[in-house]
Amino acid sequence: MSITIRDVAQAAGVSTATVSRALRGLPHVDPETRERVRRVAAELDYVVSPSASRLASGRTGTVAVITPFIDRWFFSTVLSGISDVLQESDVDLLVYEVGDPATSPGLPAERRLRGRVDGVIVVTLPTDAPRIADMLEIGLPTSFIGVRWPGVPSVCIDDAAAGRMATQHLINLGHERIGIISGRPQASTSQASRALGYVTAMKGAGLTPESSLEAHGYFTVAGGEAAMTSLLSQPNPPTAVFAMSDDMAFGAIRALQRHGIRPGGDIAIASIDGHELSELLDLTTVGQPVEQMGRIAAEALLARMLGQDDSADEITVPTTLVVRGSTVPVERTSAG
Amino acid sequence: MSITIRDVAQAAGVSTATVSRALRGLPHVDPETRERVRRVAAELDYVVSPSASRLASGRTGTVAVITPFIDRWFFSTVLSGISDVLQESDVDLLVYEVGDPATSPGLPAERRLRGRVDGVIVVTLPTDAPRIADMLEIGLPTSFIGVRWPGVPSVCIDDAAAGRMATQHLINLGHERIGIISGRPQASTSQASRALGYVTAMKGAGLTPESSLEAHGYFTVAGGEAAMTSLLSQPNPPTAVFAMSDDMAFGAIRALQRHGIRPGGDIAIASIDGHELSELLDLTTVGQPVEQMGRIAAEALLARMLGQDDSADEITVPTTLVVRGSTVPVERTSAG
DNA sequence: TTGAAAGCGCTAACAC
DNA sequence: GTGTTAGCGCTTTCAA
Repeated sequence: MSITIRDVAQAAGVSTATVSRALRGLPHVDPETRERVRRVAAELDYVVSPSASRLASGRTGTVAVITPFIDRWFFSTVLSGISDVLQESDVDLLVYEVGDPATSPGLPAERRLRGRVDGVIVVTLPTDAPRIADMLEIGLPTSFIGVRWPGVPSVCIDDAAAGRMATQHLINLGHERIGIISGRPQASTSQASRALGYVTAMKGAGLTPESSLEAHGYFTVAGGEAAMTSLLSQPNPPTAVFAMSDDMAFGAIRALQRHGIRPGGDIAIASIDGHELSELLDLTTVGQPVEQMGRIAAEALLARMLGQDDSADEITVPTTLVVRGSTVPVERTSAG
Repeated sequence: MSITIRDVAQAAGVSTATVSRALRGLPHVDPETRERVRRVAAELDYVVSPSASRLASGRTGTVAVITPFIDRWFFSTVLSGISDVLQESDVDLLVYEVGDPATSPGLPAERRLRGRVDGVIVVTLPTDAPRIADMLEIGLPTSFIGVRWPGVPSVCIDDAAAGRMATQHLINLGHERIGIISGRPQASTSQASRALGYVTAMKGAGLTPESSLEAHGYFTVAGGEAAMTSLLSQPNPPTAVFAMSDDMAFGAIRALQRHGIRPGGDIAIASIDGHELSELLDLTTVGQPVEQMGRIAAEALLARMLGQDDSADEITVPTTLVVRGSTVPVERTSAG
């Protein structure tokens, strides 16, 4: 039925080994021969059988990305960065969406990965020791985004610094009752670090991070809205809020709108992400270079796969505070 | 090094053929034998080699999704729906991000796909005849989202109806100068249909769709903002605008904000999508069931791959107008 | 119900 | 520089 390497070999008057070498650009092939083989292959519209090639070589030319979600800004943006880099190297991208680690049964992936890919990129699964250990046990080159793990290259932001930056910004504006919208009750490392940053900034300013000032937003818009609503319902609500993600901040803004409160003017909001739509909502946020993070992780993985690089670099990418209308000096508040 | 089917066969005291049959749940295997084989395989932690299995069987257990983007709401949401369905059937998901068809060189995929996947889902590439024809020439089961093609199953919304619905809503509110923010100068079928819906509604109301009322937003937030800005700069700007996508409507809202114009109160905006954040921005939009579309396309493809279904159904999923603050009756405008 | 054996199409030693 | 050949690990007739 379909053209095989033998057809090409025959038509070009050489052996299959030569065809293989010629087409893959390996050395020790006469330039003329190579050219002829290429021409013949093109004429016959020959395409190597990936299955056969994989079986014989043991390489798959494929990378798996394991991610909790595909359809959320952070994750789809990371994916896009990864995809770019892999495409440049002609490596296929296999996506495993494993769901919220807090609620989903577990990675379906570990056993699947064996023999299926040459490398793995894991995107921000909270440090869930047994699962990640399983994953690494397969012995595949691996690269993490958003989680640190000893011996594994990773790319993260400095979560503590980001949390501190956002909180400090609110403090600098004169706020003293600063609430925090965090993710889940049982925090991932990244979430814990952001919380730490908040606490550090508060204490550094002589402020007390009361537990009544914290609400959980589960990293969703709806969760953020609920969290803000709950903060507002308190006897003595905060005058400013640090949200751990833009999505939750969006929800918080929504809650404020519903209560007829102006973000910035009445209650200040700052968060972390640099979501595509944060500008639109005039949200002050600590931006992280998300697509970049995907690119870096993919590049690190490719280097490892080629054996060029065995270092397990823990890369930290920079974040930048982008000040917008959701944080306005307290002085101006009274005018509003 | 790693466990092969032979190790299992030996340990279970049967032939490799029996192991293969037993593990794949094929008939004609003694229940006891099957059980024993399963147990032994589990004990040895045996995993079939996908490459070998593919080479021998000719099946890959993999589906490719070809999409212009990963990191935009519509596409990531579709992907997520597809991923759900494939995962349930234990089929791998290969993602090819091919970029904006208007600017990218072309599908890098056609030749890649051969032998690599058992089926393909193509997401809204504009009807670009040669490319799609190439794609179909490979003879792989294929399923389209957002494009119709003779002989190929597809899932779409009724774009014309959606455009009409949004425009009619604006007309019903009393608007007469209704602008349109479309995508690109050279329209895809889907875009053309939305435009047609707009024109139909306008003419049906005895209104004239002037060309000065149209601006291109290229389906991006920034593009939408530029388009709205250009509409506003006209001597006689529209009092309402139909945007072909939520992202462009977001941009348009941004433009209004910058000009101190209140969306809804001063200039009404309606669009198509049902973006996750449209509620947040109080945007009236014709919602499409995007994740659902992905699910349906994936299910149709799987059915085809199993040969259960050879029909090339052209499925149309329903849309729903969601009215929000960005369209407020003209009567109330004067009060604002 | 089970086994033997012939490939699937390619790669990688090794020999020439 | 090129050819020969032995697998890679599985699936699938065909016989038994």
